[in-house]
Amino acid sequence: MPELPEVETTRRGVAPLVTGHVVTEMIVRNHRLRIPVSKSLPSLIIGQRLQQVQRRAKYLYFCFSNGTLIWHLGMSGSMRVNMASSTPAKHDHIDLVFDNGQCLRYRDPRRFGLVAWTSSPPSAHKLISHLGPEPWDTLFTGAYLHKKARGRKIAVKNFIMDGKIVVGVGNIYASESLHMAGINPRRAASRISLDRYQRLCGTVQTVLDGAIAKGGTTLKDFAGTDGKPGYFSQELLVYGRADEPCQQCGATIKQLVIGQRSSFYCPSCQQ
DNA sequence: CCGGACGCCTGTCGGC
DNA sequence: TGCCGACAGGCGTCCG
Repeated sequence: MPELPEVETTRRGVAPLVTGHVVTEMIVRNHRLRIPVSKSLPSLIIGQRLQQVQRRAKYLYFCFSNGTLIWHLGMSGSMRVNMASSTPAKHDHIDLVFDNGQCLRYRDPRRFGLVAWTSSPPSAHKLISHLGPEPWDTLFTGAYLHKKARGRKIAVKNFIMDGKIVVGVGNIYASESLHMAGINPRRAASRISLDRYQRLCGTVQTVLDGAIAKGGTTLKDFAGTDGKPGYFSQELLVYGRADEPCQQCGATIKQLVIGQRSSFYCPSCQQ
């Protein structure tokens, strides 16, 4: 489910309901996520006051005075906040209950998500330390992309989905930002000019900003913490639109597989 | 170092 | 209707 805009939508939904409150209970119904949930996690967190909910890449940080809970939603994870009473559904693996009666509930059918604890700065954690800049970081420029792409034969779509290059660009928004920048997704990363990388930088930001403003993209079942879908789905220009006319030029949008992932582009305006 | 394939899981959808 | 393969928003690892 979640790329950066969906994770940010989740953060914005969760944060105001639980920030500043003390964890009174932590229930782990299924420990078997991508990384097994540590059995000692509840004892570290219960009694601690949640200071902030932050985001880095597609990770959420739940910041306590004694450490940070690093939480990734994987492919199918989502969070809802409700008053602690409703009976958990099938894939509701974790509850965090707070002293204001709110229950943060994590659902993840495919269990590609993970929860990890660190008492060091999270940026030093193994999951985080190798990650590239955020898309809005001043480091993330056309010149930066151009330099990183030197000598690389990888398709540009895979290149911008590589978290070591820039974080947060997943399969949907990679197709979208390349379309908006007029770049063919299969083009070798090293064969794209500085000019076009500058343009791509901007479209990555524009697409992600737009998606965050709409509460993310719902393809099948993503919902914000209020249960409402993300409305950016309606604004997708190429993703999921194979055989439809391109809204820019009228040519037929094509679907192909790049790096084992579905990709969508307009063969006429993306060269 | 690089690029590509694969695996982790479950659910859903389309074709036969 | 039922079965079976393909595919789905991520990402770490392994192999050539």
